Amino acid sequence: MSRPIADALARAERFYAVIARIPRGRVASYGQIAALAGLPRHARHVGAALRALPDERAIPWHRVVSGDGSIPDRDEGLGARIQRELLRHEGVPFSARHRVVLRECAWRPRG
DNA sequence: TTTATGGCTGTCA
DNA sequence: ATGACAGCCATAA
Repeated sequence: MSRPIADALARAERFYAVIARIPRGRVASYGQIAALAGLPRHARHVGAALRALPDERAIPWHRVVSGDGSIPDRDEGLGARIQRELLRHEGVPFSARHRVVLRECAWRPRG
C-alpha cells in the first residue's frame, strides 16, 4: 500500500478515536478534533476522513460541526439535514439558521 | 514542480 | 451578522 494512503488511513483512525469520545448531546469542531488527535491545523482532513467513513464504522460523526456551530452542506444539503436531525434527537440546541448553540453543547474534554 | 481543490478557520471590512 | 479572503495541509492532475 502506498505511503500517502497509509498515512491518510492512520490519520483517519486517530480522528475516529477522538470523535468516538464525544458524549451524547455534545458537539466538537473539525479543528478541535484534529487538535485533540495531536494534528493541529488538520481540520480539513477530519472532513476528508468523515467523507470516507465506512458505513459499518459506528462512530458519532454527526457530533462534528464547524467552528461556528454551522453544518457544511455536502451531498446537496442532504447530509447536513440528516446530521441536524440526529443532533436534534439528542437534545442539542439549535439557534436560527440551523446553527448549533455551542454555548450550551460544545464538548469540553476534562473540563 | 506548479496548480487546484476540499464536510476548515481566523481576520477584517 | 455576513461575506470575502487568505492561510492551512495532504492529494490529485
